Amino acid sequence: MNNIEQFFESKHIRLTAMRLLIYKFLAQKDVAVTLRDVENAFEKADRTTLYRTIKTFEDKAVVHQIDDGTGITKYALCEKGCNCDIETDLHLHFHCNNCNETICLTDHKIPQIKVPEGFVSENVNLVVKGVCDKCSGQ
Amino acid sequence: MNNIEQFFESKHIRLTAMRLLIYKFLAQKDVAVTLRDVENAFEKADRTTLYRTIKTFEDKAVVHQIDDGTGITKYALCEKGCNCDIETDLHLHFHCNNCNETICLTDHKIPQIKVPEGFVSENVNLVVKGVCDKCSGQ
DNA sequence: CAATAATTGCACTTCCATTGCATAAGAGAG
DNA sequence: CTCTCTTATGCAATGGAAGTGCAATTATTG
Repeated sequence: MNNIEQFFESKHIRLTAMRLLIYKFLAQKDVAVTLRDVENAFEKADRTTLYRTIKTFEDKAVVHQIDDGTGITKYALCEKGCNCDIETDLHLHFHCNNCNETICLTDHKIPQIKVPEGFVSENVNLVVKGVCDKCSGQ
Repeated sequence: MNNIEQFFESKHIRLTAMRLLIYKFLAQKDVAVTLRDVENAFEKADRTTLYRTIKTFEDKAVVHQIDDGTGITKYALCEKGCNCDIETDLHLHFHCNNCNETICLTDHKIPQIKVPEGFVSENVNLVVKGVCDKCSGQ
């Protein structure tokens, strides 16, 4: 577990018990989570602390924010294929209309989008909605 | 102006003074508007009325909702090139980080997105962020 | 250990979205 | 035309998420 310590250090984040717990919680989830999810997982902790911890992670490019159109912000750990700190990271997200979960399709990059003359594209948010593998068929 | 009456009838929406005003307001804007924008334009009317009018329009596929990532829902009239009632309408939206306005790029269709095995794609939401033509140097 | 800086918890506030209910307006039957 | 029934509108209030100020606690450094 020395790994995590080093990871935190490399990201310039001070290690606290809270942060470690939240990080592990995120690492164990394979879907994006809401602040509410984190709250439910750590009922003893205060909302604000969780909120600010996530914000810290976001600032330090440990998690990225996902806007899947539900109106509620979700978060997911940045993975090896994910370069959220670089603005050219453009993986897409899939939102399941059935189970309401959102996952990162890290290895599915967003194709180049053409914009009209005079427009400057800096970032792209792409969310595919439908039915996920767990909900479809099986 | 008989046109509008017929249009409303074809959409199965009863014509009221309020609805006509809001429709005209939307028609005259070339950017997506927030509920707040509509409120400011019609200070004499109640928020709820405006809200429900927009919702009615949405139900009847007169306007479509846009989630541009600002956290505030915006709305825009469905245009001739826009088939919001059909789930295959996939035009993209552009959000300007400078003036904070969002416009429909109706004639820019979203390319086909490949999703992994087992996933069923039903809809795609794509927002390009950057600087719009009015804000970029020109 | 003292002094400083960062983190956490509590209490609020703000803002948008949404609903319940009473009233007003409109459409249709007789 | 009037009564009835449906739909729209207005007012009040609620709920949920996001964010902030401040005090208290915990960690870090000298």
